[in-house]
Amino acid sequence: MKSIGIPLHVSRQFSTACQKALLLPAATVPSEAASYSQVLDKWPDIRTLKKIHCRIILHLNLSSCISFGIKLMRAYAARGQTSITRQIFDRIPERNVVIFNVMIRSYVNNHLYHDALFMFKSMNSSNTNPDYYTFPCILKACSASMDLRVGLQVHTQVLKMNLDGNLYVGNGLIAMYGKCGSLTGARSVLDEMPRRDVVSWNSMVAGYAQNGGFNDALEVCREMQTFGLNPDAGTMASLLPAVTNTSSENVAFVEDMFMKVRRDELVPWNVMIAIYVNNSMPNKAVELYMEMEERRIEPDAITISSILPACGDLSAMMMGRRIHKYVERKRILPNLSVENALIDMHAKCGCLQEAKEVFDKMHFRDVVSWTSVISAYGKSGKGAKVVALFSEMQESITPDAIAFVSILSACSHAGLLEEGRHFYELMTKEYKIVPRLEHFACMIDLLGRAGRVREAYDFIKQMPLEPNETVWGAFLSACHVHKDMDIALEAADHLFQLAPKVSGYYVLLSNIYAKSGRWKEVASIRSIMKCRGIKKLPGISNVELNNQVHTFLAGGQSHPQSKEIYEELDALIGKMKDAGYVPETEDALHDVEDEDKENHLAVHSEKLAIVFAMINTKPGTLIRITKNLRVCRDCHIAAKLISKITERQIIIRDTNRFHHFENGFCSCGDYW
DNA sequence: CTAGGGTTAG
Repeated sequence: MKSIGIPLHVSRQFSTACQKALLLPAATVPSEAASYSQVLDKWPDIRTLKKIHCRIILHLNLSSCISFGIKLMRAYAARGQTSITRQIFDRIPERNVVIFNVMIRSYVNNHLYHDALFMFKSMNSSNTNPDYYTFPCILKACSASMDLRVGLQVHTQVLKMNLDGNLYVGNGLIAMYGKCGSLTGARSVLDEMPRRDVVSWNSMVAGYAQNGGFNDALEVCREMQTFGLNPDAGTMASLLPAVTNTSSENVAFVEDMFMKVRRDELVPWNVMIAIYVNNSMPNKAVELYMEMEERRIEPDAITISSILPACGDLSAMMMGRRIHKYVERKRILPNLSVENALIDMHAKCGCLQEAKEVFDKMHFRDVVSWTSVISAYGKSGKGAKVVALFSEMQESITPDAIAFVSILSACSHAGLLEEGRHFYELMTKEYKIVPRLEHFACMIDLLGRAGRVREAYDFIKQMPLEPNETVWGAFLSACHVHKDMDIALEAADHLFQLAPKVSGYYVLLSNIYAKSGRWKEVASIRSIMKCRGIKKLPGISNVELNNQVHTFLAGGQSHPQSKEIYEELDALIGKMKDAGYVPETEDALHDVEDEDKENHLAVHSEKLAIVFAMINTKPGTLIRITKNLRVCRDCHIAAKLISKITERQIIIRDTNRFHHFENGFCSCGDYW
C-alpha cells in the first residue's frame, strides 16, 4: 500500500477543509472513490479539490492511490497550484514515466518552463525513460523559452530513442525549430516525417509566420493541399502573426480560408477579427463580431480583447459599452487582458470616467494597465493627474519603455515642459532605459510645442541615433506651428531625403515650402508623391448613432442624409459668420488640392460628422467624433463656435489627442 | 496527455 500523504506545507484553509471532511460520514468506499475520480477529472475548484484530497487521504483505502495521485496532480495544476502538484509528486515513492509526464505537463501548462526542463533532466538521471508523451511536452517548454540549445539536445535524444517517426514528437520538433527561428530545422523534420497531419503543416506555417515569412507561410498552405489536407482553424491561427499591416490581397487570402473552414467553433472567428483589427479594418472586425452574435457563437476573453481595440478605434462607444456589459454578465472578468482592453476602449471613446472605474476595480494591474490609464489622461491633457498616476505606479510596478512613451507624450499634450524633462532624466538615469527613437520624438514634440524650437533642434543634433521621419516630422510640426521658417526649411530638406511613408509629412512639407514661396519644391513634392505612389490619406470622421458607426469622407456626398447635412451646414456657417467666423485657408492642403480650397474647407469630414450628429440627436446631446488625421485650424475654430452656438459639447478625437469643445473653448487650449 | 488565437505608445 502506497500513501500519498498530506503535503507538509499545507495552507490553513487546507486543514479546515480536512476537519470538515472528517465530520462527514464514512461512505462506502468504492462508490465514493469512483465519484471522486469523476469529479477530479473535471478540475473542481480549489476548495472542493482540497476536500476531496483530504477524504482520499483520511478515509479511503489507498491501494489505488497512484491513479488518484495523478488525478490530484492534474487537478491542482489545472488550478495553477503547481507547488501542491509538486508536493504530491515528491511523496510518490516509485515514479513511473506517466507521473513524470504529468509533473512536466503541469509545469508547462503553467508557463514554468525552466522547472519543466529541470524535471526532464532529473527524469533522465533517475533511469526513467521519456516516451512519446514526454517529448511533445518538453519540446513545448523549449519552444516557449526559445531554447534552441536544449531543443537540439532533445532532438538528439529523440533520434537515439527512435521516436522521430512519431507524429506528435515530429510536430513538437517542427514547432520547436520554428519558434526558435530555425526554419531549415523545422522544414527538414517536416520533410523526413513518415506521416504528417494538419498539425504538422500548421506548425510549419506558424514557423514561417512567426519569423515574418508570409509568402512562405502561404506557400505551405498551398503545399498541404496538394497532400490532400485542407487548412483548418489552426492554419488560420498559425498565419495570424504574418498578417499584420499587410496587403489587402493577403487579408483576402485569409478571408477566403475563413469562408472554407468550419465556422461553428470560436477560433476562426477570433482569428479573423484579430486580422481585421491588425490591418486597420475596425469596421470589418465589428461587422464580423455582430455576425458572430447573430449565429449565437459565444465570444470568449480572446474575442473580447481583440474586438475592443476596434471599438476604441472607431469610438464605437455604445458597442463598447454593450460588450462591457456582456463580459460582466458572462463573468469573463476578472481577466487582465480584457480589463486592460476595456480601459483603452473607454478611454478612446472619450469616457475617462469609465476607463478609470475599470482600472480602480482591478485586483491585479500590470504595466499595460497603468500605461493605458496614463495615456488616457494624457490624451485629454490632464497633466497633473498623469503625474500623480505615474508616481503611484512606481510604488508597485516598474515602468517600461512604452510606459515612458506614454508619460512623455502626456507631458507634451499638457504642455508640462519641466515635468517631461524630469521623466526623461528618470527614465535614462534611474531606470537605465536606453531611449529609443520614440522617446526622442516625444522630447522633440515636447520642446517644440513649448516653443523651444531651437532647443529641440539642438536635441536632434546631439541624439545618438539617426533621426527618423517621426523625429523630423515632430520637429517640422513644431516649426510650422511656431513659424520658424529658416529652421523649418532645413528640417524639411532632411525629411525629404528620408522618403517618408506617411503622406501627412508630404502635405506638411508642401505647406511649408508654399508658405516660404519655394514653389519649385512644392511642385517637386507633388511629382515625388506621384512617383512613389503616395496618395494623400483621405480625411474621414466617424460618428456613432444607434449602435452603428457612420463614416464621413471629406467632401463626401454618399450618405443618405447628405442633402440635409449640407443644408444644415450652410445655415450653421451663416450663423458662425455672424459670430465672426472667417474661414482659414492656410492649412487647406491638409487633405485637399489647393484649387477650390475654400469650397472644400467647408466640407472637412469632421464638419459633416458634427452636423450629422446634430440633426439626429436631441438638443444638448454630447457629440463624439473620431477622425483619422489631425484637426485642422479651421475645423478647430469652427468646432469651438459650433459648441457655443448650438450649446453642445463636442469631443473630437484626432490622431494625437482629444479636443473637448464646450461653450466656445477647447480643452487643448488651442495648443495641439 | 500533441499546435494555433488576446491587452498598452506614436
